[in-house]
Amino acid sequence: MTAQRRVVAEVLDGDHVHLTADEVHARAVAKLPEISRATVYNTLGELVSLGEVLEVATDKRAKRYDPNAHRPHHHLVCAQCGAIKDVHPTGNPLSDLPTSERFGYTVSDVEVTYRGLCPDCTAA
Amino acid sequence: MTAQRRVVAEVLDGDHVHLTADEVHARAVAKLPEISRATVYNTLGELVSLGEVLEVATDKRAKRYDPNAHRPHHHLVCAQCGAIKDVHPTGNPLSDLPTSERFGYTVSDVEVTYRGLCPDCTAA
DNA sequence: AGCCGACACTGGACATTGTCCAAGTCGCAT
DNA sequence: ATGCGACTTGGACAATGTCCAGTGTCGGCT
Ligand SMILES: [Mn+2]
Ligand SMILES: [Mn+2]
Ligand SMILES: [Zn+2]
Ligand SMILES: [Zn+2]
Repeated sequence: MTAQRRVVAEVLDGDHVHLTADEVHARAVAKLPEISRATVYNTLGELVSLGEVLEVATDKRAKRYDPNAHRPHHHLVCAQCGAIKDVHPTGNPLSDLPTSERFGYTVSDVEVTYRGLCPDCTAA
Repeated sequence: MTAQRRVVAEVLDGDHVHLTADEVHARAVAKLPEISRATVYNTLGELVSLGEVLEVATDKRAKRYDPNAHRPHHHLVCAQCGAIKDVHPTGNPLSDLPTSERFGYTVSDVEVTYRGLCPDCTAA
């Protein structure tokens, strides 16, 4: 556990946290000015390999890093400002995919992304 | 309708087609050798604006372009080789998201991505 | 304490994907 | 044929991510 890794872990602490690598780097630099981009990428990659952090692709730009890896969940994304919330829908979408729609695949996982407008963007 | 746009439209014809912009460009060049990347991007952008083609983000690399824009559907992706199928699950995942899990958002859309192994990758 | 080796970190080069722009080209109406 | 406007082109640039060689750090050994 180096100072750099500790800072990355600190930046990723909290609920509904879904930062891009560059956002992690910017916040890490605020705490440890000379931390490099490469170290942030390396540390994020290690955390993902360890299963401590998830990569999520809620937008078509950068990957986002999600420290909420221990409880399965899905995402609710504001189409306007990008704000992301963790959500826990009821039911199991896997059971909604009939065998005839599986094309012989062995289906093991499902990601659900809800899109809409957050309260701020709805008001504006 | 120019020769360039016709070629892009031809490349995007078919079922279960989900090509990246570079793949579209490569196939377009095979039919019209001097078509430029910029024109492919421009044409794809116009088709998306017209609602004729969808952008899908099934992987965390490039956007993919999907000519199946007229019937709502979701995607089944092979985690190994990336093969993508269009699927039509039963039920409506929107109804699985209770008000208490909406954080005040106005939810209007949901994307579902199933992941697993295709028949070829299951065998291998 | 001083040395050594393993590992981590750094800065920068490079790759991929996508956007933007100035200039050239093309097709169509006149 | 001419002129105009739209389209296309090639390249510069931006954003994201990967890779590598060199440097730094730290614990363990003598
Ligand atoms: Mn999350
Ligand atoms: Mn599709
Ligand atoms: Zn918003
Ligand atoms: Zn496969």
